[in-house]
Amino acid sequence: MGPDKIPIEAPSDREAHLKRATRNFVTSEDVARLAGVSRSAVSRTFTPGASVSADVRHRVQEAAKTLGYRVNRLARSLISDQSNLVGVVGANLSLPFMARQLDELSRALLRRGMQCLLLNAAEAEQGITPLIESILEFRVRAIVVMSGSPPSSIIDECVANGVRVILVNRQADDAEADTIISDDLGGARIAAERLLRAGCRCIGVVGSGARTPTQIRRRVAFADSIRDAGLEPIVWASGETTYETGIEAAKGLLASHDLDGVFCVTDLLGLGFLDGAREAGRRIPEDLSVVGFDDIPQSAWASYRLTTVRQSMNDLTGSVLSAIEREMHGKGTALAHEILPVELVERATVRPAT
Amino acid sequence: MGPDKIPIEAPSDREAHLKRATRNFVTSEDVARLAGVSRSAVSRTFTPGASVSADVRHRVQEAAKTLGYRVNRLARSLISDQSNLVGVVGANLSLPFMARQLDELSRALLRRGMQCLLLNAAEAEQGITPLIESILEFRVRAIVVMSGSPPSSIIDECVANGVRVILVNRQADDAEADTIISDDLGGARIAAERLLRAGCRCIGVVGSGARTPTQIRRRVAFADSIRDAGLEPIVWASGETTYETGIEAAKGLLASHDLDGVFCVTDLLGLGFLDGAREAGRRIPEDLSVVGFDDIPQSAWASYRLTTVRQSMNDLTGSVLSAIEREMHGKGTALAHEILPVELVERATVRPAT
DNA sequence: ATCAGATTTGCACACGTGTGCAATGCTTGC
DNA sequence: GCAAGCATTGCACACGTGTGCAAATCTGAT
Repeated sequence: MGPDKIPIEAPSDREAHLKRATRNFVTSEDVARLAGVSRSAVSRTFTPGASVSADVRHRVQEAAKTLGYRVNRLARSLISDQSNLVGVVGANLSLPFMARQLDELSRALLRRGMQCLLLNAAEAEQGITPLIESILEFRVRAIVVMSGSPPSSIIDECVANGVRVILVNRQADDAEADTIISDDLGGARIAAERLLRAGCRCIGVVGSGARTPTQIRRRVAFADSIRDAGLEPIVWASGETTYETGIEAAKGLLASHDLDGVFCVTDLLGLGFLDGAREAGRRIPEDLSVVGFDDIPQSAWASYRLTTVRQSMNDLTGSVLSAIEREMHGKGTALAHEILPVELVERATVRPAT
Repeated sequence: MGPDKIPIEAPSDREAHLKRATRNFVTSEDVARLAGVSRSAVSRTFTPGASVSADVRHRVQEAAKTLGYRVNRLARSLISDQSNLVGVVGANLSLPFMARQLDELSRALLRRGMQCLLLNAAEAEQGITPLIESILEFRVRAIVVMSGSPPSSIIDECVANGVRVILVNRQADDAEADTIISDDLGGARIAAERLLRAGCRCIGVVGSGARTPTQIRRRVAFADSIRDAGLEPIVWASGETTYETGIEAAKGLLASHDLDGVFCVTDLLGLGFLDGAREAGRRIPEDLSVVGFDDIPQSAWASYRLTTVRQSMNDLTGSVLSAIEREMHGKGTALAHEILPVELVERATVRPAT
């Protein structure tokens, strides 16, 4: 402001002062100056496989340590156009299954030298499109969606920009996204078979009011299996996907029906159902057999010992990671459409097979 | 690159081809060309409060939509030196308390327009210093540490670079970090008083083998309170901080001592202890009273109904956020040292006061 | 029609880094 | 001693964006 009559040094001085005031990060230029080399040498020192003499490398590292230099990844990504960021979209992070999923994923990403940009979709009233857009602004390497259902338009935009979209237990029919889902249909069938083998004749299925593909697949597949056996299942499907809903389902269902077998599409619902059923005076598994889905840690606790269908967490994160690491080859890149196997974990909430 | 004899168009052609090959992101230059304006106009259109005519703004927005333009935050942060990233360090993300903490924090950050860079400290054998260093490379606005104990040297480096470090339920005595901890001492005292009021005379305290400040504070403060009442507490302190350790503690402790009151420094330990105690034939709360700490969701479940000391999650994330948003003023910036109040949640695992 | 003032626009530089290219220095073999 | 070859180094440009400054355009009042 008014640089007209100020002596030459002033602006640079002013600049220097400004720098001290707002900009405190050490740059490679600072390091270069202290080490008495060019900026290129500094850059090369921190670039694996670049050509630097041992002497220079040493001096640079020394100077860097003295000054506390950290390479600016923003600038580096800007030029190499390859940030090692991975965007992760998830909601209900405190629910045991989601929490474990995120724990494993974030750990695996770090192990592979990637960073995890976490976006909580809990308050995304207008869908997760805005979230994905904001992730895109970071030029991420890939986006993992564990919650919500992205419209295929935004997925196409990601793909057009060379960003893989990986849907975990989600579905987007004709979009160019990798999808990795556990075998809901198979799992539901296994649960039905187990209950039938236990001799159950009056069977219910408990879901929440959520209309997620996972919920629907499990519910429908189970109901179909029961009908195949000539029985008509009693369905509960309202409320949130929580422990409390499980309790309500038990109270509601058991008041009007004398069920002897129930499949809860989620362990959390299952645990609530167990508590609700006990409160209603049912003995488990003598009066009533219960099967869950997911195998969250709490299902193994002594007060529950819930028989359930397990999703292999290892397989899941493994598949996600290999999808991320697969290279993109333009639009027609091969997409993964994996369906991961599940297995029944026998505990104590289902009568032995007759 | 030999611009001497090559016709003018050639380089730009070659460049264009290169762009198509490796670089698929749309830039502001592309938008400007399509809209028939300068690149500055594009930049200003996406900068709130900048001076652009309605006409230009409209044309730019139209072009941006057609091309699918997203501003490159890396480049933006590079110049403004203000990324809205916040680094979060945490381990054991699947443990209920940590999961809830992360859920709330990530949600709050997003609501304030900040992004969450999540680093899982689970596999940080050599401490979390390397993690913090790598966060620093992203020029984050602040770092929230929920796990591990950063040496003060790295904290000082963060502060020197204008990056706030916020320790949640952690401690770093003389370092320049904001620390936000819940009132472990007060909570432990409340737990002790409650057990004493219930008439307990043979009292135990259960912790894990972890040497975290939180664990130690709670254990010591509780033991001191018990001793003040003229009793000598029985201490258990080994294993990981899990449900299973709680069971083992119950089996180990109850085999040799006839306890009538126990304080578990973590709800997870407490729930395990309850199941272990029941298995050992103790009736709760008739024979044995149990108090936990944290108030995780599972503590309210019907099979447990654990009386516990609650940390207010709202207060916690609120304090973290206000610390992040407080401006940095060089080295001598005022630091927060908050101790958040706790409260006893009465459920069903402690005998009524006599 | 003219001119002052306000608004809009484009130029050019800055941010911190990676890297091709040419120049420099060093080694080696004769 | 000299030339050839090779490792090392510095220069300069590129990445995509924000913004001060001056030029250009528009507005409105005389």
